[in-house]
Amino acid sequence: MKKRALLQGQDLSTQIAEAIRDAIVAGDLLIDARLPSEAELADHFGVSRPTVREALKRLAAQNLIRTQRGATGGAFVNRLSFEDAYDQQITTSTLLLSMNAVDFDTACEARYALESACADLAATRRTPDHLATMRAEIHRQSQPGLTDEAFCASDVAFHRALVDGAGNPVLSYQLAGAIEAMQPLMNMITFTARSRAAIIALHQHIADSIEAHHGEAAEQGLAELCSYTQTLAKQVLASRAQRAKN
Amino acid sequence: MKKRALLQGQDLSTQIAEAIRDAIVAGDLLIDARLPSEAELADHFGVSRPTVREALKRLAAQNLIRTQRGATGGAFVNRLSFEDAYDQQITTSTLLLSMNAVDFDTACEARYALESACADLAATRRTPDHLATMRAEIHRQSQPGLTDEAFCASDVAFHRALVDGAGNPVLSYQLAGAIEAMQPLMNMITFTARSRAAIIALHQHIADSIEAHHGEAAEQGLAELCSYTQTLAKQVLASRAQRAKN
DNA sequence: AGACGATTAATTGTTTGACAATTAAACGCC
DNA sequence: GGCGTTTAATTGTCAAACAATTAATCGTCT
Repeated sequence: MKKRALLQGQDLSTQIAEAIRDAIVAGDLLIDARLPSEAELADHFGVSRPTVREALKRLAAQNLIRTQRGATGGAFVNRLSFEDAYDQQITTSTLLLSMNAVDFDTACEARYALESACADLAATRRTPDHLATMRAEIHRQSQPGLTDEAFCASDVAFHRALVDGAGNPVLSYQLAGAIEAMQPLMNMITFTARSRAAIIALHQHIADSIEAHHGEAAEQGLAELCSYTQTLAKQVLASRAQRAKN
Repeated sequence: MKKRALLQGQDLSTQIAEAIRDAIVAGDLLIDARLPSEAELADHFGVSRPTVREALKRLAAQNLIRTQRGATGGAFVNRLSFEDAYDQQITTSTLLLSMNAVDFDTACEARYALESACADLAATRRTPDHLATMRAEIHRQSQPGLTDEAFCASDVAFHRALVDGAGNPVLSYQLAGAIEAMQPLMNMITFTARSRAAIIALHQHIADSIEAHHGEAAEQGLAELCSYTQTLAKQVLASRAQRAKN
């Protein structure tokens, strides 16, 4: 039972998790490399197996490792896929917004600022696939009888297609959080037939601009969409305040 | 020992962690609310305490809960702070880039595209504080004898000041990952005296533009910085390939 | 009555030891 | 050589305990 110096004053499981994470980040443990068994790790760090397990669960929660049972099982360093990172980012962003009372204007401004950054690239690189997705979502949005939630979900899909059109996975990853995290806030807005029509028209304009490789026109459409959305939110808030007074 | 239906086929600790996380996200557990004790949770879910602990460690790894020892201790729902989210995003982004062989151009393009999105807002809203930070970092960058790592670190600080100047915490959060995650890639570049001078001149130009409330000029400076950085990286790669041949 | 110290109870942190479930490899048999 | 069986390694889970920490409670003294 080798004792290992793990200086800090936190939980043992935290310290061990950090030690292993550092080893991964530093490249001492390559992707798909197998970690020592729980018993060996316990030995190595001079702690019991449950403590090691708690550390491994921490890492698993961050998608840094995966575990497998059986004879050749164990914990393996996980390749952090863009998919996994998307999901993490979305849940983190959603919680962040809901827990910190970020006001609608701020979130909205951030989202459209980021999207504008993609518009130019998307106008250059978009494939027919991206355009088709955008058109399909626009079509879905004009269906009558769509719930507000479904309308928002389609809105998210439209904007993700726009972002993906930039053909830069790093951008897609970064913006996934910003766009999806907005949805709960957007869901609070009641979309009247008239406001839906206005939004759809702007979507149409943006899609047309992207198709025509006009980045600036797309950016302008996004800016209008941003301010219109903010106006809508203000109306909702105002009418809600009105109702509260009565 | 009440048995609870936790249908899925994963680890018990995973299922329990998800159940609790869902309760938090759904708002059944408010911020700073205390979870039942480990013993009670074990009872409630019909599992042993170590299993519950593994679940709690998973949540702790995501900063969703914090734990406290002692008589009034327990697990409490954590307010996910922007600080915590920054850190998570940075480590995730860094790993994502290092594990997925994202090429320098892609990361660079994403970073500067996102920063450009902030330039306009920063030009409007920057405070003297932000400007002072930018100037200070420019000054640091012109110190002779600075290591490449220190130069890059200062570069990151400069750009974070620019982003923070937009005065939108959501933007700052989203971009923290993009900017900081680039640093390991940037660190691989050797900055000659001449290339440093060129970068500093561009930084100067950007800072001047931000100070003068000229968003477009700042954006242009960023674009130049982007392409210059990409050129530098290409040179480094080429000379490395050259050396490998000999 | 009020202040202060010791006790107590609740809770998380950690250990030990065991058993179940799973999986691949080794073995033996045909 | 091919195929089932055994075996060994490993993670998943449980049970029961003890240590460490912390706040409340109680008792005593002034």
